[in-house]
Amino acid sequence: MKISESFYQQSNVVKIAKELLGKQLFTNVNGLLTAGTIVETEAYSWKERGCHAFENKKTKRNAVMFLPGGFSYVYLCYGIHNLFNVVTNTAGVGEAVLIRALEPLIGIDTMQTRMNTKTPKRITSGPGKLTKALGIDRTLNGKYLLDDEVWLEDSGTKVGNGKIIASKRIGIDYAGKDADLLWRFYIKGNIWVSKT
DNA sequence: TAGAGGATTGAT
DNA sequence: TCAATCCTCTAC
Repeated sequence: MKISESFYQQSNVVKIAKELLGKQLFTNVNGLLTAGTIVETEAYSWKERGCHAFENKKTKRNAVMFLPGGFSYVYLCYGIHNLFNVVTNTAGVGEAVLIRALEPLIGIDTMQTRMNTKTPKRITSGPGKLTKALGIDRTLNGKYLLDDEVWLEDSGTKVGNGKIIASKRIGIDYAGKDADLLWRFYIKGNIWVSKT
């Protein structure tokens, strides 16, 4: 069952990041269906420096972060990697959750082909890798997550609080003290979590 | 309009 | 430890 708009439009982005663990991310790109269970996320809010929408500053790149919750935000990082985010909160508030790692579920053959590898090992264990495996690029920026190109589903199984680890976010040292926020969440012991 | 730098990755 | 690689933002 697809996750409803009301889930994405909650005002607490950190809570949403935590609750997205165990949910499933689907894409249907070029007629190929792929999906994976979310095992690692990070929260980003306009209130802190790590966020592209810091101080609610709107630019051409981050414009979709100011749409109401329930849209995708895909951007290019380091000139090489597409990173996939879920926009949250209400219109005009720049908040989003970065999906950092998945456990492959559907279309593993397709993912292996896209990653040019013969084994499913670690094909989705990192934010730049899972987008490639699922065929996500910037043409999927600003898509409505209740449509049929990219969407999230609730599997019904809940990840217990005792299985969720909170830690510092990765790669935002430039954010000063905001880099110390424990806004990265992952499932304890899961082998698909990105290594750092 | 030029220049700097980034929510990463994989190879050395 | 470092290069790949290009878009975005800022400053001039």
